[in-house]
Amino acid sequence: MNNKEKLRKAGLRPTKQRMIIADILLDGVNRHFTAENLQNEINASGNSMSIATIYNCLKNFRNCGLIKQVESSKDTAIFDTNINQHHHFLDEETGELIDIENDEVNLRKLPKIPQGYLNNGVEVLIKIKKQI
Amino acid sequence: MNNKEKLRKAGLRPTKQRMIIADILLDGVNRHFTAENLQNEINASGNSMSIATIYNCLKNFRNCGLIKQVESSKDTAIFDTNINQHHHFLDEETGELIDIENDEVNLRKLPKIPQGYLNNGVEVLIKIKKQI
DNA sequence: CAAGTAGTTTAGAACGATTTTAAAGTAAAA
DNA sequence: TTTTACTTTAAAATCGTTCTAAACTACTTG
Ligand SMILES: [Mn+2]
Ligand SMILES: [Mn+2]
Ligand SMILES: [Zn+2]
Ligand SMILES: [Zn+2]
Repeated sequence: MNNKEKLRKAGLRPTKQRMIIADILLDGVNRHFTAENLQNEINASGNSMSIATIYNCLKNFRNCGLIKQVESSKDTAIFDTNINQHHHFLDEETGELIDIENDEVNLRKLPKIPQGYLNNGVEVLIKIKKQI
Repeated sequence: MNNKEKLRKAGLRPTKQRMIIADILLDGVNRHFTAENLQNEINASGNSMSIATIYNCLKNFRNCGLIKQVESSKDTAIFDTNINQHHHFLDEETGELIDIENDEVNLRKLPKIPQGYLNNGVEVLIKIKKQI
């Protein structure tokens, strides 16, 4: 399926701007990035785009499930092109995230989900620190 | 150990402002809160404090290990008085966090820590959604 | 296709959380 | 007590993100 079809299937009009971003993000390579990172890639590709459009687009892509947003205590939002359920290593010093594929983690015991709620995904975060 | 001793042991001068905050946060009750939540509690206790001081203090407390900061994709920092290793349920709709004690989770299999790094803590996040 | 309309992009303003500034105040050391 | 280093503060600044409203574009309908 090409990017135009992916956007249509997600319910998004394939505008010029969304296609530029889809060409960068939906190439099958998993990456973690910020809005500013993406703007730099857009510029490097010979295009340019308003930062408002980039934020709009990231929010739309996220809401449609084309990308995910990572839980992070940094003050800049971090997005993830790996939309499969997976886990992360986090170097808290640098903020670097490394993917852990879902089958590399196995949970033996999980707590009971609170009354009235459904399990909507389990994420494991392994904080790591550079050896001295 | 009283709060003055806790601050001293953490390497922080027990100033009036730090004592007011310690009296609220270090009472043994586990809670998740923002800087604004804390300012409201300070006001409710009949005191008042500059928001800059509150942020300074939260950063100091966190750096000394008296409190923790939660990984969160919300745009407001969330702190946690539960400094034991533990896990969370997260209702993504409301942002509500619920503690999961460490012994309620058991990991059968963990990935190899990347070369040159040390494991610095494992956190499990269970996203939950209100049943319809 | 032509016209209509609903959705999108944009620059710039606005916003909200957090940090910085620099001056006044306080705790600990000498 | 005097000195020194650290802390608090109000206000300004910063920075990521969202809003505004006007121009633009994709899709629909005839
Ligand atoms: Mn955050
Ligand atoms: Mn922010
Ligand atoms: Zn990832
Ligand atoms: Zn907690």
